[in-house]
Amino acid sequence: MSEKRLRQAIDTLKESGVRITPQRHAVLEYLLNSMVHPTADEIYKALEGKFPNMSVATVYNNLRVLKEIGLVRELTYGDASSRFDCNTSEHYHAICESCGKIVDFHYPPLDEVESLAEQVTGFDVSHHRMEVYGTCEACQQVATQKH
Amino acid sequence: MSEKRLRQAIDTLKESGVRITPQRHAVLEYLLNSMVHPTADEIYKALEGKFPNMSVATVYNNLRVLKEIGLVRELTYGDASSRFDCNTSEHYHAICESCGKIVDFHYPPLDEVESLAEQVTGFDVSHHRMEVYGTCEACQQVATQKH
DNA sequence: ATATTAGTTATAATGATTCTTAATTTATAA
DNA sequence: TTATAAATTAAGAATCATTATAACTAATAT
Repeated sequence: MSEKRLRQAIDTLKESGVRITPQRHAVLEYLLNSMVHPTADEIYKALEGKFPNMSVATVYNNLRVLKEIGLVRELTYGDASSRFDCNTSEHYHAICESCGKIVDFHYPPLDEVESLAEQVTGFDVSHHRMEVYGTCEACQQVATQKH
Repeated sequence: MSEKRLRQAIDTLKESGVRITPQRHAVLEYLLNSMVHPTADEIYKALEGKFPNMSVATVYNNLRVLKEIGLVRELTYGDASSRFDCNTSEHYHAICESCGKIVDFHYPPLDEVESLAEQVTGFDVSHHRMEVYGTCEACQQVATQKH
C-alpha cells in the first residue's frame, strides 16, 4: 500500500542528489507509515531498536533534508514539539486542544484565499496552512465524565 | 484611535477579576499599538526603559493571562519565537518565509470549514487558523537584485 | 489592622533544537 | 583498485525560548 509512496519518495531523493542512508530511509519509512504526525523524539525512540547508535541530531538532520526536498512538512504548535507530516496531498488539520491529537481532513483547496492575499499584501504566495482547533471525541467524553 | 480599544480591553480585564498592574497595562498597551505581532522578548525590550526591574517572566505571565481572557492570541512558528496578536477581529496572516514578517489580511470567515471538520472528525470545534506563506515585496526585490 | 491572595522579581531549570568536532561512510576521479 | 573529496553520522555541548520556584511586594477583603 504505502510501498508505492516509499518508492516515489526514494525516487525524489535520488533526483535531488541526496544519499539514501539507512537512517534516512528508516526515518522516511516511519513517517510514511505513521498516521499521527510524530515528533522528532517519537521517531528517534521508535528507531532506537533498529539503530542503537543513532543520535537525535541525525533524526533532525534528516527531517530537515526531507523538508527541503518537499517530502515532509513541519507543523509547529505553541507549547509542544514540532510534528512532521509526510502527507503531500493537500489537506487540513483538526487539532485537539486537550490532548494534542491531529486528525487530517479534506476540503477543496482554498486557492482563492492565496490569490486574494497576493493582491492585498503584494506577497508572492507559495502555500497556505489551515487548522481547526477544538476538542476531539475522546476528550469530550472525559470532560462529560467529570460532572 | 486605539484609546477606545485599550479602554475596552481594560474593561474586559476588570470583568474577569484580573488586576490591572502597571506592567500588565504596559504590555497590553504595547500590543495594542503594535502592528507587527511582537515576540515576548521584543515586548520585554521595548518596556525596559519604563520598567528597568521588570523580568521576562512577567511579560510571559501577562501574555498568558491576556491569552486566557481572550484578549491576545499566540501565533507559533517553526524556528522562531511565538508572536502575540491583539487583533480580536477575525483575520488571517500572510507570513514571509524570508524575513518572518507577518501581514494581516481579511477574508470572509471560513465557517463552513469548521462545520465540515466537525462532521468529518467528530471534534467540537472552537476556532480555526489560516496562514498564507510566501515572499513579501521587500524580499522579492532583494532576490531579484542578487542576479 | 491583619490575613489572604495576586502579582512581580530574580534566577534556576527544562526541553526542544542546533551546533561543533571528529569519525565514518559514500561517491568520484585518477 | 586507490586516493581524494564530499556527505553523513555520532556524541555531546551549547543555545534559546519558555516555565517553574521561591522570596518579596502590593492589593484586597475580613
